[in-house]
Amino acid sequence: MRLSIYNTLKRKKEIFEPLNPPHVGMYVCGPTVYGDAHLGHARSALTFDLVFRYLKFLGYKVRYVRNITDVGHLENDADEGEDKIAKKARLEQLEPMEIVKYFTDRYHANMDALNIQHPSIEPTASGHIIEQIEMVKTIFDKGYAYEAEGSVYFDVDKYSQDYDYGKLSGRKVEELLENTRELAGQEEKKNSFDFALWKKADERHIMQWKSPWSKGFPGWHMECSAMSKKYLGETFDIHGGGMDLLFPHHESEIAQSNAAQGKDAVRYWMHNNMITVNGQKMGKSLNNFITLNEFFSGKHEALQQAYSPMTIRFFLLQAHYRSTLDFSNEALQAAEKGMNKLFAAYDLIEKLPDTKSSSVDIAKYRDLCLKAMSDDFNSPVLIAHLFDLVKVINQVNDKKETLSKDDIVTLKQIFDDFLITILGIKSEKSTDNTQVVDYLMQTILDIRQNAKTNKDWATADKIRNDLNKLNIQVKDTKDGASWSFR
RNA sequence: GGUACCGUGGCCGAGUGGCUAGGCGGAGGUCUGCAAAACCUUACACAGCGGUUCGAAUCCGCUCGGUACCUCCA
Repeated sequence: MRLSIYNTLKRKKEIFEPLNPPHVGMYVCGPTVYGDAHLGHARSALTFDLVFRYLKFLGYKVRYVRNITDVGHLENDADEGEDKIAKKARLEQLEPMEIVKYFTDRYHANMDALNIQHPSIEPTASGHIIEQIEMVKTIFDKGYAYEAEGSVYFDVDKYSQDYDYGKLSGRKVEELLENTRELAGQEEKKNSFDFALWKKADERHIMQWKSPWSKGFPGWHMECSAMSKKYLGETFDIHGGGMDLLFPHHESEIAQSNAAQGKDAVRYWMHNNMITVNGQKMGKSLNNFITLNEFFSGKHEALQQAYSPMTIRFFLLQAHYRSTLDFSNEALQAAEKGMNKLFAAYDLIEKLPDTKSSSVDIAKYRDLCLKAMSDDFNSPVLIAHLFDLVKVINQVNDKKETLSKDDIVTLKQIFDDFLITILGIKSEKSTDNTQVVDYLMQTILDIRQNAKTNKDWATADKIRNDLNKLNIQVKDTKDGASWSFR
């Protein structure tokens, strides 16, 4: 089965064919570390975690690069702008690198909680100033940039005579000229849509480096171009990021690469859609975002309860990465319940009774799951197939359907591959002291059974209710009681 | 204003020409001391109006409504 990927550049799905199989190079725009990660950051990281996991599952050797932006971009494009990290550092009276370290650590902790695998390389912008300066020089030497007052700007007008500026976002240079708003401090630029490759810093700007043009800092599109080239080469397979980065960030990256090397760097552009709150984008500028730590603790006025990392992960995976996803407590609670149901069935697989023959075609589900994932990483359809299997598992358990020993093994393998390995959903139950807990529970349930035999309902119900408070669910069946963590 | 996109049942959310998506919630039933879980049955849908077609949620046009990007933002 061939993998197809929606390529933003072509606005359609394309069969994925890596440049140098079995190797795949993937670059994803990571966070600017000046605040806690919110649900939107999780979606981006998770989208490409899914891509990373599935490509590896298909046998590719993936080099996944996700950057940490620690230089800070200007709050606006005007000369007097201050970068966000520097501003935070000033307000907190800390070194910029203390801010960077603090939020990088917190970002990593959040991503680990969400069971997001680490990228192969996680380069920082501040660690690649030399590479960025080199690339600016190259662009300058090729005539696609100009210097003004110590800053270097990309000459979009010149570039668009030789290349197609706007091919990713569908914009046209003439229209940009008419529509771009006038901002203060842009007198240095030839045109309002030109963007900075290097920016001269004033004295109070804390983060600055020497360059041929001035003491300053790189423009905000440079790091991705320079670092992807360093680690993935001039041309690589996949570049990902949030849809809000499409323009101008990714459009400018394309321009920089073409200007520097005369050819495109990226073969497949992938963009995840936004999380919305009441239909509106969740974002820093709108100040309507909920951080991941707030979700995990439930401490936010918009949250009715705490939501575990796996609930968040499952919730996000229930929507396709290219659709907007609306946040609500109701939707999150539905996801939580659905996931628990999925896990209850998963735990049941190994206890299923086997028979000589099967009444259900299990093998076809494996193909259906592969088909879903190979169709532009369609995790919601994959999850729907897994829920169909949940029904099968429960029916076999109720002896309404039958499965052979081999098919039970296949079934287990499907869940291990697709739920655990590819979707990356893992059980959040504590697995400590399992044997002891099993023994204790058996004892307690025996006592309860005695009470039930004696029609001592008060004791039987007290045991059940008290266990409920510990999130232990008691299930009475014909063959006696069983239990599970909720 | 320009560019891109979206409008699916109570909620979330798949589906790009014909076959039940799925989850949560609702209703009825089986099981049960009761409950839960599970199982069975079931109701509720494709923004509106035209067009193409044997056939459209799916293609085309118009209308209405919404979102994102165009200043940093996943």
